[in-house]
Amino acid sequence: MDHAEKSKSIPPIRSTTEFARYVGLARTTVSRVLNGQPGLKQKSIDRVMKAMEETGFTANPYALYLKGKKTSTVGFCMESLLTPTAVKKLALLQRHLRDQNYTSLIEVAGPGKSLQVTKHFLAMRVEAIVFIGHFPVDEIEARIAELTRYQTPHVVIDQSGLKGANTVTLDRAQAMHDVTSHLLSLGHRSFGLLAVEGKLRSSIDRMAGIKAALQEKNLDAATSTQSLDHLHVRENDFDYGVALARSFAALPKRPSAYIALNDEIAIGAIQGFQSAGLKVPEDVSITGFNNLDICVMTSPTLTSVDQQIDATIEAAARSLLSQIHAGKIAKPEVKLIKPFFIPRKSTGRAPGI
Amino acid sequence: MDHAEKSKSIPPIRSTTEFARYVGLARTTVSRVLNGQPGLKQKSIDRVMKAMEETGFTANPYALYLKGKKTSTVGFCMESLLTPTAVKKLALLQRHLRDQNYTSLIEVAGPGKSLQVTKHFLAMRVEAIVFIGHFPVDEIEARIAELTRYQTPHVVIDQSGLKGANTVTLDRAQAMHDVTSHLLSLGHRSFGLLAVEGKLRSSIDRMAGIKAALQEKNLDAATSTQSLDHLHVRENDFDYGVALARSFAALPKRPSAYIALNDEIAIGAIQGFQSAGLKVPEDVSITGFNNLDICVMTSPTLTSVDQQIDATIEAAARSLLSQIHAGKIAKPEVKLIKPFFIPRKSTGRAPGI
DNA sequence: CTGAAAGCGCTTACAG
DNA sequence: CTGAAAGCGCTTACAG
Repeated sequence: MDHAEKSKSIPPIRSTTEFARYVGLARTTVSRVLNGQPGLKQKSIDRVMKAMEETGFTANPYALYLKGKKTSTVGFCMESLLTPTAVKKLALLQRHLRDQNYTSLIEVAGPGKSLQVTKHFLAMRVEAIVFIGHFPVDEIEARIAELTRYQTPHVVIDQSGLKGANTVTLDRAQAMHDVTSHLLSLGHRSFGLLAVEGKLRSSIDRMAGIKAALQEKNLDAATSTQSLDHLHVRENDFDYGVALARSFAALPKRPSAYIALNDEIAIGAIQGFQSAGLKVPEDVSITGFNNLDICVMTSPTLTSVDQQIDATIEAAARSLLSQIHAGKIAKPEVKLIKPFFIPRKSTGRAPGI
Repeated sequence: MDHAEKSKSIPPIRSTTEFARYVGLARTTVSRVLNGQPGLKQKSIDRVMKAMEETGFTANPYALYLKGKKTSTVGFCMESLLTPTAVKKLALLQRHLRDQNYTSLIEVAGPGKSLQVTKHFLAMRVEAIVFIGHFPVDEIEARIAELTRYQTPHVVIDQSGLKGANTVTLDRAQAMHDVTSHLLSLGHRSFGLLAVEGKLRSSIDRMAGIKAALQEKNLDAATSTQSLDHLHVRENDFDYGVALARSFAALPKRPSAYIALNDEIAIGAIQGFQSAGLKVPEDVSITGFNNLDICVMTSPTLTSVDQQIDATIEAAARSLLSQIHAGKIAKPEVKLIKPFFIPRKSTGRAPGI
């Protein structure tokens, strides 16, 4: 191969047969070089390497998938790519798996679409499926049942309490316990709940944590907490937070501390209270959830809870790889991740203390 | 198949041969049903459909990739998954392609890693590669050259001015022209630039837009703009914005309007100025860039520029699909997207006007 | 509608 | 190190 030839257009090489002819070695020999097998002359290896550089040839991996080789592919079924924390989990787990030579297929499944997505993944012979986000319980439990039936490993990140599922979830009860204890230690005894209540498992877990912390101070949730969620429609979180705060501000007797479902609602609440003439944290304390970047961009900065995404992904990756290597579906495993509470300037001593 | 059998474990069916035996029809017939070919008895179709439901069997797509069938796979090479706008582009384009039955491979390539990623994609026989984000120019131009050599379609989103590349980019010059004209119309004649200047193509495009707008009012950029970027190290955008604003606030004679590279820096600047005792927009006006959700969460709300991501992705998808269908690499195409300027409360009349 | 056959690209024994 | 062969799962002519 002289230089003139190299710089010209590339011979379209589509198979090891053609490639072996180009290299001038037997197909078998070339295949062995490609797979790094021992007992080959250095000269042959060099010739193959040089030819690969010249032509860009790589063996077609799909041929091996017919012979039972694993696809080394993992499917990510995302509820949404618009949630920053979910995307961060995706990014970290994808990198983890890439380091282990897995290829990632990624798809977003809105409500009712998870069947289509998992079917596609199974058709692509993925070795495992990861779910990130919050899916309708019936729907995801049906997916889990199918995967278990087909002996396909899986892990669900974020959503707990699913029948038969391997899950990795933040310990939301612990998180809310930390938040509530912090507010209690600042002297607060009445609490406004901003979008915290609900029928979903995650809401129930959260309330359990709040109640447990209250109980330690002999407080009763029914009398010491209050929610005005029913007064407004939740269209986007920030505006919902603003609206809830204004409604609380208008009450003759209002709680001194507010626990929000997430940072966006909390930031909305800060603005809602401020626009009603109240000072944060002098008049009201507010807590967020997720420890987004924006927590330090508000004034005051926002007290929040970090999800410990690294630990979550670590656990998910470990679960996934061990399931894949086991080659057999084991008893479902539920892993809880400890949250990390971060006090900032949006929480302070209760007024009059 | 009676009910008792259905609820038991599934016969592990791995091929059309086994599946045809299970169905009780010829392999050829089953294959024709699977591919929706005409001239089949409804009864055969029903039997195959029923068996698919029972067993979950789908034909192994990889067998066809050997026979020259297109893989219908597209690779996404992401600079980062931590940039919200980049992720939104990914999400939208992935959905577009999914609707056309393409499978998406997604990988993040930090600096120096793009070769590894594209090699993997090419080994997986992708039909096209999408780049989203800002890569080192030399590096991405080398990737584009390789892809052109191998006749693999591509599109680069966000990064313009690349040799031989198909690109879809926001018209940053137009965007900055809009921003600057807005500020000029409010009476501002001196401008602070927050991280806008730089050697990258995108910075040069931005500056061109600012200069053009100034020229229309017979203003000279050298005398009417000022940058203090050199005084601080940019570690994270928000803190950088805070620091820059404080430095400007300390000047004896400071510009009345500030143009920030992005929303995070602008929000930092708002806080920096406010903490220095200045009012926004009464004392200083500030503009952001990207129109992130947080623009409406600040007080005052932030004047910004929307990237028109939908239009961008529309154009990228069209380019990609037309390249794939053409089956031949054509002359590189450069597409500019018109921005959408959104005035909010962070900009107001120049002081003393 | 059935059945037998070809062939995609690959690796791996097997025999030189 | 070479060469011929087998076989993975699939679809598509081809002949009934």
